[in-house]
Amino acid sequence: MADSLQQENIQPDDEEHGLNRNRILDAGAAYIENYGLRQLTMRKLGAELGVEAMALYRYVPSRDDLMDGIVERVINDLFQDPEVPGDAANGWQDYLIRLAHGLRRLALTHPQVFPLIATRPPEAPWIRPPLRSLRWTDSFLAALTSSGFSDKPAVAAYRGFSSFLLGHLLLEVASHGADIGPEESADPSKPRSATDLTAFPHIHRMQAQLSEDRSAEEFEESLEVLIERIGLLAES
Amino acid sequence: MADSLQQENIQPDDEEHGLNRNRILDAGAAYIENYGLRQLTMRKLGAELGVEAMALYRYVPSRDDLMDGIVERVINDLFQDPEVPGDAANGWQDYLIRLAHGLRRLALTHPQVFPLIATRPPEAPWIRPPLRSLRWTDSFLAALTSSGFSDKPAVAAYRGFSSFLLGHLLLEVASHGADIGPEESADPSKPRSATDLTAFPHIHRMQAQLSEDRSAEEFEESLEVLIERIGLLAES
DNA sequence: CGCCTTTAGTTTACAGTGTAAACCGCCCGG
DNA sequence: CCGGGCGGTTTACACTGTAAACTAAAGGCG
Repeated sequence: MADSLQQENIQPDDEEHGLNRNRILDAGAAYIENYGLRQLTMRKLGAELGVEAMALYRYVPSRDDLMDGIVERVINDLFQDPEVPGDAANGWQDYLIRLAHGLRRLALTHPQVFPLIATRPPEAPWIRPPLRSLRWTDSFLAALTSSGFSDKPAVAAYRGFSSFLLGHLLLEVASHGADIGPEESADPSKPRSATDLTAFPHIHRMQAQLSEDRSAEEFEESLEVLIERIGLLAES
Repeated sequence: MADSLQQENIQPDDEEHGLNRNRILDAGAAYIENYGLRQLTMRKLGAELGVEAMALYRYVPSRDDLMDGIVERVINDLFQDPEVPGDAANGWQDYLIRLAHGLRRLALTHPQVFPLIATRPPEAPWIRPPLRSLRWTDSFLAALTSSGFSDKPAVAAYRGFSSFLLGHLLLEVASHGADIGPEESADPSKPRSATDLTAFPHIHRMQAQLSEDRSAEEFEESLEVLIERIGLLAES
């Protein structure tokens, strides 16, 4: 019974009110972002879409595939990002920088989904999170080789690049209050208990610096260093 | 006689046939390593220990705490590692190198547990996986400052170090067949389906290089570069 | 010794999970 | 008109985490 009062849809992606794989995937991503990964349940997601849990199974073979679909879909958003070029027309440095920033943007937009991107088992051993799709991997390698890299250094660059991104972004996202954990977001009953740091004098002393968020600058600097290092790889 | 002797053992670590928090934690880590994270269930773990599921709750408040306990316990194995020094007596470079190798050893010994180490929500925002304990963080900062680093560069080094380790080790462990996924380990019914790579010519061409496992060398090289970079940070 | 409290583990119970299988109403092409 | 399939629901089941009640053995202490 569809009463005229429609609950506000967070992401009116596709127009039809019927179900649809992409609608499910998007709703799943949104749900994770709002309530955390642990809360994502077939029944709850169904309810979110105004449908019974089993209805989802017509479009998604299992919960695990649902999650894989979600990460795939989120990753493919990168192709929509106008700041991320499809090839290295402006040089490989430009390509890498823009790709890295695109991924960082993506991670910060989906802080709860990102750990999923990072740790879901890859379908092939050579696609490395967070790049995570044959399409992107190929695009990356194409960009480098088209810029004069030969195969071996291109692969080396691919490895260094993904490793750097994974480490940095996972940590940035985790520090940004991305409780992978279960529940509470707005429960002020936990005053964080201010753990007793007397046993850890260095942490205690540097607490200010440790709490400071320098992720953005660190990202830029490390990325710069990485690119420089990749540049050295070019001739070999 | 045997019953009259009292076990005033200060360290009742294990050995007794009775239950015990550390026994549970170790069994949990072993179980994850053997059957995968998804299979770790209170009942199954109980069965493994010859006990009913609910018995575990006397030593562990919940499944989530069980997992936190497991990662904590695994991480603390590092303190037992004779190759990893407790301080920077032989210089901070030596300390960092040995610590990094210790962590890599740990990751490779517990490939299934490591993703857990990497992604469990940290108890404080400044402890960064995979170092992951106040004790280790403080030890790290102590080592650096005792070697003449002042606070800011020490923290910067801490960040770069953890970020590098997390990225590299997570990827190395993932590529090493660490299916975070659910089930099968010895099911040969999946012939890997040899995905059609004609649409991805670069991947297809570089497949050999991509499949090559150069983790160890990359680890050494990147670590070296990182340390060099940290050295530059020292004066500031 | 008898009794009582504590400890260590079990039993029972329940709400919630993923998903297989059967079911049902509706639209549509013949 | 009719039958078939498409899209969704109902029912069912094995399994999960965990609260609560229970039981049996082990000290402690008069």
